[in-house]
Amino acid sequence: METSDAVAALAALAQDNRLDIFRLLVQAGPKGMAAGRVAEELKLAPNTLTFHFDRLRGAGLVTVRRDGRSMIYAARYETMNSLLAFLTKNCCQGAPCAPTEVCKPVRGKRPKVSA
Amino acid sequence: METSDAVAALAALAQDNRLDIFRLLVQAGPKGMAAGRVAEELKLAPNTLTFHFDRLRGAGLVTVRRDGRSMIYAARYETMNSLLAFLTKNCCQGAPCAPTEVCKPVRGKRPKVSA
DNA sequence: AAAGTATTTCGATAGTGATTGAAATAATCG
DNA sequence: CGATTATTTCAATCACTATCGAAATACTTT
Repeated sequence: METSDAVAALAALAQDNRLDIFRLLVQAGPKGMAAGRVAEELKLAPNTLTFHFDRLRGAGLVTVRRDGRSMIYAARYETMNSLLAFLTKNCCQGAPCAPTEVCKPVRGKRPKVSA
Repeated sequence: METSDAVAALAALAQDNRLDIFRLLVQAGPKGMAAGRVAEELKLAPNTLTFHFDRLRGAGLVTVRRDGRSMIYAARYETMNSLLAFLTKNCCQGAPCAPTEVCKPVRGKRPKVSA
């Protein structure tokens, strides 16, 4: 990941509503969520929501697909992980700095661990 | 970490110069770096740099201390790690999603592990 | 104390960003 | 097709952000 991509991703996440949206999608998992349901959940105007989805999508943080009349948005975990990796690159040159567990699959749930 | 803190941290990092500054400090380690040296390294006007340092400091991402005429800025790894943890909370409900190693101390360097 | 170095403060400006209301497009249903 | 539902597009507005130049503050050296 390049600096400009990282800035784009960070900027996309650096906004109350968008951070909420993204986290909602992250928790919704790969199946994603209809735009309307996100709007309902977060009480956002549909046009405002589109605006934010566009930004998230522009940063590569979400994907969309159409399902009937609904647009289904889903988080792109890959971009998320690239961002985290970028931020901590060359971190803490031997300094005391607690390691953190990132994006660890839920234990005991045994999902389809492809890839 | 709360949503508002996360947004603040993300916003602080969501800017080319600031991201560069922060990463420079992250790589500089706990000793930090004089403002002037950062300015030199990144070719930024001193007042512009102060503006960005203020934002990073406001988000809790850096600390300052004076040393003679110089101001020494240093990254706060703790905030960084809290942010990463926040972003990946409840991530990937059993979905395939690669775990990432974050902020891992350099192996074999055995630094002074004070506090 | 005066001169020099390091950084911050202040005021102005140009560019972005988020939100809103109204209208348009897309898909489904009767 | 006409009506309904789901979402997007467009235009306008207000707020905020980054950068710049000039001046101020803080500390050091002589």
